[in-house]
Amino acid sequence: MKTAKKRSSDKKITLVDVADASGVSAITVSRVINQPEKVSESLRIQVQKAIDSLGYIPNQHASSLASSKSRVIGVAIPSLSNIVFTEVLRGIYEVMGAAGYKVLLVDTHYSPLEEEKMVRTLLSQSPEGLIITGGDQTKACQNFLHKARIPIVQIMELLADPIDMNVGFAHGRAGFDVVKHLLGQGYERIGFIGARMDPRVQQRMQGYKLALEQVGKFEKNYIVTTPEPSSIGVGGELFKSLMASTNGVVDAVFCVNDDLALGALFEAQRMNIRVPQDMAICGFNDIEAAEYVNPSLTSVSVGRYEMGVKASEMIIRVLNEKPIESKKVDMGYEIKKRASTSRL
Amino acid sequence: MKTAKKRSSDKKITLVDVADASGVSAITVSRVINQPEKVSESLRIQVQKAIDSLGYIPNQHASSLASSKSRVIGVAIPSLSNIVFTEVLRGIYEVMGAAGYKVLLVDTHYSPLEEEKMVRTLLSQSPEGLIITGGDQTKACQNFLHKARIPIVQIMELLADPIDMNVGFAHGRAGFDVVKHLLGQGYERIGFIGARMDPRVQQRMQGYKLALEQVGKFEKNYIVTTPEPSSIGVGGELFKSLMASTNGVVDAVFCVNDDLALGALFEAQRMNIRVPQDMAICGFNDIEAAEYVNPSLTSVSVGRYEMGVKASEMIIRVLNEKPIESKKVDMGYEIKKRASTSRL
DNA sequence: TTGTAGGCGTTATCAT
DNA sequence: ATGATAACGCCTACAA
Repeated sequence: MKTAKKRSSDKKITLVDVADASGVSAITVSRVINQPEKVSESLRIQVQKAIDSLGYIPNQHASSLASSKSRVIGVAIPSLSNIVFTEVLRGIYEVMGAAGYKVLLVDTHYSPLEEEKMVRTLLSQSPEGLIITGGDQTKACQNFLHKARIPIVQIMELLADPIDMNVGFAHGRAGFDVVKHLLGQGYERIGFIGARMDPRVQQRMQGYKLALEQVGKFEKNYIVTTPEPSSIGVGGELFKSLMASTNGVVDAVFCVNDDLALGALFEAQRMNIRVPQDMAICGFNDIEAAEYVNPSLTSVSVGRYEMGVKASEMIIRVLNEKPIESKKVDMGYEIKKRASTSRL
Repeated sequence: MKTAKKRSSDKKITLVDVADASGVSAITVSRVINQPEKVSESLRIQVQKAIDSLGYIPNQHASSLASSKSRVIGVAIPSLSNIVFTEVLRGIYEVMGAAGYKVLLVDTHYSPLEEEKMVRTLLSQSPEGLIITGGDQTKACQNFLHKARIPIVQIMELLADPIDMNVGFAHGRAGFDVVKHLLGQGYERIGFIGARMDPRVQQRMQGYKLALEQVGKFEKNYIVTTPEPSSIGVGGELFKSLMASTNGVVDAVFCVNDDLALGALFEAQRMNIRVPQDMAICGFNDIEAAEYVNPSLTSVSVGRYEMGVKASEMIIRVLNEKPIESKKVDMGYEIKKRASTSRL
């Protein structure tokens, strides 16, 4: 007479419990869950009933350990508060979710050291693939990454020597093109406003500089930056200080993102500087507000969501051993020319 | 004579490999990693050296399985593209990261059924705690949640009957207060603009309705909503259609979030409707743009980041068996009265 | 179609 | 302070 029955609501239900309850072996239950087509319909229904009534939830750790398949994709981004990354994330979640992968997301706070730590964390979960931002990994981190032998996509920027795959666009060229556009509209003294100067923002600045140097119009003191994170408020502040330090001669500003640009625009309005007549303002990222604000804001549109989708699809293709067209993908960009920079 | 040595770069390095390499037993290596104080310094250094040189990364699945401690916190939010949730997330990541927890994040797309599926996914990872949005779980989902026997916090709104813990604020009262403020400023015909009417937005609308009914000024056709997600563009569209359907008699609009409000504001400007003289506009959430746009936008400020922090701290306290002040926490809100609604 | 045996990499338990 | 042994829950072989 067995007296010590487990109270149903107490212990965690396992595969074996389900097997016992439905009078089959554990492996059959496992099959019902993972390869239902390999189990006869009668048994399948019988087992499924037990699963439901017991409220069984598989233990993914045991499954991952036994099968060395985690169904986890690791993602490392530098910041959660930056809309740029959250939109990439949306793309990743959309594709990965549909493909049955969980996403383990970490925030590296723009620090390669933090990133190294976080990548270790990710790798300890045996992810089947990895999406990480940029190419500024520490040496140790690169080692781990290479050793991992899983598909890895570095996103956001184009890298000369990617660890594995790479999806991004040419930030330097985008900065260059923005300046060309401003020059084309007849603006002459073009300032630069930047915050939190990560590698991609630096590249935009280099492009800006190059374009101005080519026409002999580069002025070092037209550049105003801060290590602080970007925000509308900071954009306004930087705009004011640019105006102050240049005695207001600047007639255009390239802001490295739209938050800064909106800040500059709103501040210009308060200072009674007419945009675009007296001042052109160009942003970056083309967030929704750019199109609707008055005057509408010129900005550089980049497929953030699409970048997340693309990176995810590449990983999934590799995991399914399907060929990918190329290990490097340039997503391109487009300058949305709007009222804030059109003087012609 | 053993000839089949594993090539160092091929197989995954395990605890045993490290143990062999440093001439100790596996458990000692485990201790070096998890309870270094229990290992003599000499051994500790010796083992650590082996760990580093082999590039060993612990297998978290094996660890979780053996210890039934996953160091994972599950988080379910309805949308990744809504800034409201990403800021809550920031708070969660900040606290959980510092406490050594990984965050497994899922997106439920505002659907209880999807949420049920996602909660199963979360639970299969044996999370030590859970943070989920709102109280609209399916019956089955509630069952799982109760069975899980882990700390759970439902966030964003105040619930009458939370599953476990609850952090949020009173959306209905906030809507009510907004209307009171508008009435106090002398606005008489107050419209309502809403999109993606989730439970919290519904509550704001009920508050709006109640406040107007109390003064006999509720008009059903002053309400315009859409199931679409919120955006600036949609805000503009809804504003136009509100003006059209009411022949422009409305002299104030309460928008359920700031994106809609900005859209309404920009559209009003294009329609040459003066804000706040002819039209008051009030938003919700108090995103940064509200403060800087011209005219500045009245909005309801809520501590999103703080809500994420609070929920996380509560979970951690419970996990550490420390007492919490209360299972229910009202984060409150504040109406930021700005130019867009000040006629006095 | 179904089941048996063994192992995945780590940790808890109990010894020494 | 260190180690041996047996789980943890599931899956991959292989067998029937």
